[in-house]
Amino acid sequence: MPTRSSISTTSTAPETDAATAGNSAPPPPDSAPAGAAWRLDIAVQTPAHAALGDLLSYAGAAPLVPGTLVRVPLGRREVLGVVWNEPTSLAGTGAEPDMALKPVGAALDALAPLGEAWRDLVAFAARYYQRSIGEIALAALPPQLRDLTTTQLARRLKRKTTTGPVAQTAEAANLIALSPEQTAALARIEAESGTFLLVGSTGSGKTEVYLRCVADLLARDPEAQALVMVPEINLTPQLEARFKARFGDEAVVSLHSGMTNPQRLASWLAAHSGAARIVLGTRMAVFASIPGLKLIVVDEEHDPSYKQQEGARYSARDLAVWRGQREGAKVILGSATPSLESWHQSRPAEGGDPGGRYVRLEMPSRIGAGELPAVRLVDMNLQPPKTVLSGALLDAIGQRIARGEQSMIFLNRRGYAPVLACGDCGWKSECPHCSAYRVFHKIDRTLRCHHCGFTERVPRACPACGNPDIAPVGRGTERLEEHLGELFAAVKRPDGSAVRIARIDADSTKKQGALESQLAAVHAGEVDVLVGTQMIAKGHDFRRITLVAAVNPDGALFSSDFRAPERLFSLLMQSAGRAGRDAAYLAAQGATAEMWIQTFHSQHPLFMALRKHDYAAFAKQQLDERQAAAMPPFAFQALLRADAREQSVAQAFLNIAADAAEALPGADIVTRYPAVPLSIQRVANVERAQMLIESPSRAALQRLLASWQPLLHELRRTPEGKGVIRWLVDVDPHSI
DNA sequence: GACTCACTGGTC
DNA sequence: ACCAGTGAGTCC
Repeated sequence: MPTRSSISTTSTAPETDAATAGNSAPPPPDSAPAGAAWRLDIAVQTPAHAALGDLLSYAGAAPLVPGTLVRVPLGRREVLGVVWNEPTSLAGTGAEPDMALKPVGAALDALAPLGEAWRDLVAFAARYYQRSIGEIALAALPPQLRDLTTTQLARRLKRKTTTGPVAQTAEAANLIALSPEQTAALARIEAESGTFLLVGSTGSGKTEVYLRCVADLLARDPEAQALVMVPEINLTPQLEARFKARFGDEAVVSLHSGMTNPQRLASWLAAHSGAARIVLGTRMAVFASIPGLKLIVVDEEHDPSYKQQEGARYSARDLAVWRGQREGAKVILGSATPSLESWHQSRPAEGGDPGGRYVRLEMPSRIGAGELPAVRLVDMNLQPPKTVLSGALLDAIGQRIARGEQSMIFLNRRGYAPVLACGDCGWKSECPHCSAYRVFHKIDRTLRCHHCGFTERVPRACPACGNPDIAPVGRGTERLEEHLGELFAAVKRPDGSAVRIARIDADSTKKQGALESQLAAVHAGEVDVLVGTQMIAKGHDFRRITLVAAVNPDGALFSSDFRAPERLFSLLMQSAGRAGRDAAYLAAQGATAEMWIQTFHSQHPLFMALRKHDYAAFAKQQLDERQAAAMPPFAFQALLRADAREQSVAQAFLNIAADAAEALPGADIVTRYPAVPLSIQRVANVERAQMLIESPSRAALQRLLASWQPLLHELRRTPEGKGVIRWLVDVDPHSI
């Protein structure tokens, strides 16, 4: 079928429209026109799932350069694709009658082709995470590129082409002196190449080190660009403000999924053209086209958000390290509590061990901030049963209120109560579609499933037995907020007014800009006690908070997920870092910052290490355990997951797949565990099962996964694979 | 993965 | 008659 191939005046597709055909009939559908002398291998958005090749072949009249964006017909649609390989000439060979190639459509040749380094990154990510090149490549491009014509694109490109030296801002002209630790870290980053792990406690001035590195780089090399990543969209505005103040508005662009399509396109084009010297963003930014890339910063590198949890399950931090190596760019991984992988990778040489590949740089001191808060452990075994907030903690919060200071209480569970239950018949608020309870949200009187979204009004009486007396079990942030309101109802602030309690979690911040305004209220001192989920633990710099409390963190201590303690430790350290950020304020108040933890296991080594703010001790203990049990980073893992209507079908698929893998290369040093249900077995009426695959050799694991893929496609077509809705591979999974 | 198509069952 | 929803099949 002749397609709309003439949107570009520089189209490389031959004119096939009947209007131009004159006496010649249009060519038969789906065949290469006579003028097409080149075979082009093109990446389009097809998943590895589809039993299609990675790249699709098209016919072209001209040998398009690899990296060129083109429109191509795919079925009855026209889609965007990327020319991937050097074109193959069809002229003269006379061969290739086996397949009639469709002609390529218009090339977006107003745009510089995507570079080889970018294509290498995409190809590596596709291979490593077992996806198709096209899926990764197209997901990395701004969505709007798909539906812009060449002329529209040319117009966009004309708009902004200002490149050159970055403006000298007022801030850049008046820098304060660095601390000795910052100076030393900076000097080593300047002097050496490779990947650096910058370990600095909250308030140690890591961001200033990033800023100086970027400044030095941009001053030294007029073409150079830097990529700076943060884990969450929430953190990009303040980072952007900081970088723009230092380098001017023109030099900085952001890339994250919260932006509108036109904004994303503009940022992407600025990065691709080199006009933007600094690209800030979330994990997706690791795939941005940045031709002059010389420096990558991954802030809070331990944060789980760097791991994409759907589609292509890549780790932006790991890809950043790979990309840095490939492009000869320095990589700075920054954290107060590094991932155990990065910490291990930065171990110094010792005895026969040559040490890790990263350079470890430590900045233990806090600048302009008080001492790290004193950690107080409350043994809940000594409290009356069902105590929510211990008397000592309440007293401590009360004292802060009396002094006009702020407290922050932290509970990782939103809603009013995680379960609603009937005392008579034992009914519980199960979700009819998931193997989970629906959470009671008192504010709008709903039961909401946090997994599938299923929401209903709270029933007036027990749906099973009619008993009107159904009660919430356990507590979430809403209930804690309410409870605090009651406890402090009689307490007055220094000026005699009532205590102000606020809550920040995913529910309170759903509306656009709600988080910003709520944070602003805390900053302005309009809140005395702040309740929230881990959302409030990250990044935000509250100057007047002098007490942070974790009410119920024990769950993670004995979780079946071996990474749970690591996550808890970093979360608590990060939360502790929220307290006492302003030394001058503390001194003026005569106050000390405190971190309170209520626990039934006050002797647990995790808390012992936390009390001393001793990340190294915690990491050593965890790494010893991991080594003894042959777990990451001493082994490499992948998950094979299958979804089906029936749990047995999903498990059977995995187990048959495991048997089939027996004969594959590498199978002898790759352990395949039996298929098990996921911890939340059923979501939205889909049963989910997974199989852990583990090996001491990353290469062997990779080899096995790669050769497994075609078997899995085949298996799905057999009777055993019939009921499988989908299957997927997660390489280096975060939670198992 | 994104799409189309054929088919289903519910509704005005 | 007209849909939303769903499952199967296709894509060079």
